[in-house]
Amino acid sequence: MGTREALVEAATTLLDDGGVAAVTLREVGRQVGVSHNAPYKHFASKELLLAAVAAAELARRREEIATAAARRRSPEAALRAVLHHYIAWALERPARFRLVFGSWNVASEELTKAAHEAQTAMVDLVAAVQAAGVLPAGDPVRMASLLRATAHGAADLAAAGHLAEGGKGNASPEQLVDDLLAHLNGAVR
Amino acid sequence: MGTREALVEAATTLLDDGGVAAVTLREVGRQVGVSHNAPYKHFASKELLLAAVAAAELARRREEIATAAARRRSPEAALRAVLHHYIAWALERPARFRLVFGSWNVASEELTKAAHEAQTAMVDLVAAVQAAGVLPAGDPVRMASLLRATAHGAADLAAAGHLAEGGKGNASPEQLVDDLLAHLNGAVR
DNA sequence: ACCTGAACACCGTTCAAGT
DNA sequence: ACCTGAACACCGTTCAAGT
Repeated sequence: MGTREALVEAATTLLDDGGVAAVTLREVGRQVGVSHNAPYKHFASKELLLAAVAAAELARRREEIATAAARRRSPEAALRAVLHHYIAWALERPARFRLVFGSWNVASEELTKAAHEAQTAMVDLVAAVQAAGVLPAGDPVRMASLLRATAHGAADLAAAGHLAEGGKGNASPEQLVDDLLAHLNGAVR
Repeated sequence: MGTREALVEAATTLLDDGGVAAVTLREVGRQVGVSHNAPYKHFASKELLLAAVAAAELARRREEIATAAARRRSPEAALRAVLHHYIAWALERPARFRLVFGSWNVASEELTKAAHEAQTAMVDLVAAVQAAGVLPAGDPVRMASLLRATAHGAADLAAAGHLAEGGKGNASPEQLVDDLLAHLNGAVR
């Protein structure tokens, strides 16, 4: 494995274990067994190393989601699986999730490309579900954005502990997404 | 103005101008005209200073949202105003928005209380709109969570530039929330 | 009760130098 | 082309000391 890949891998592990604050170039170098500024031979800055981590995660996610969707019989089941996967990802790897959707000062081509591809796959799936009459008609891009916004918001709020504060009505993020799908289906005429 | 309030105010300004990374205890002290460790006489750590900033912001937001809602004639218009306010907040003050919903390692009583009160006000409003027959019946806590998740997700994705990548179907966060309200209304029987 | 100044153990980044 | 070690200008936090 090249030094570059090793640096990305070590940064990912540090991110999972201690959040983005735990990712220091010095500790990354230590893990890989190089000096604390060897990373500068592969990345112009710490932020660009983090962008590489985020892009790799997004690419992995897209792969996993594509295979999960392919396993389902109906486009409806595939769409539900994709949304549930999105939420499971946010809850299991909150640091990676937050990194990917964090505020980037650098424009990483790798990162924007990965995000765009994920969006496109989602739109195709939504269009298929609409064609099956399970979701209301309308611009599939806009419908996909609505579904993604809800899944993203539910996952982000849940990860931050702002969703369920105990009590009767508290819903899991998965339930909220299912509620949305049910309401949308109920709105089909 | 006491030193404590001055520290919170200076931290808020630094947050707006340069993001959370720009908030250093040394710079906060500089702005207020005290030494770089005077903050420790008011806050046990930097994170608790940031928690105070977040709590103050949340309290301000709640006030503003309450008055905006009170100005509307129908509960439906009030609910829409609240959701649009939420989005406008995220887009105008992204650093504050992200701080409030960031991952907290410290448990700030002030912060959880403010979050709980905001949630309660939202639930009451949703129940009123349901009673008017404009939203489907069902647990108002769960319906409020769905609306909040969508508004939050749309705002967060938009703030990160992950929502509209140009092109025809690209929807603003406000449009997505309106779409949701329209679909939910369409699902009322 | 509140504040200061020195000190400690960290950072990211730069640079001259090595292979 | 890739890496190292010293150096610089920062950090958060602690502590002894002052009023």
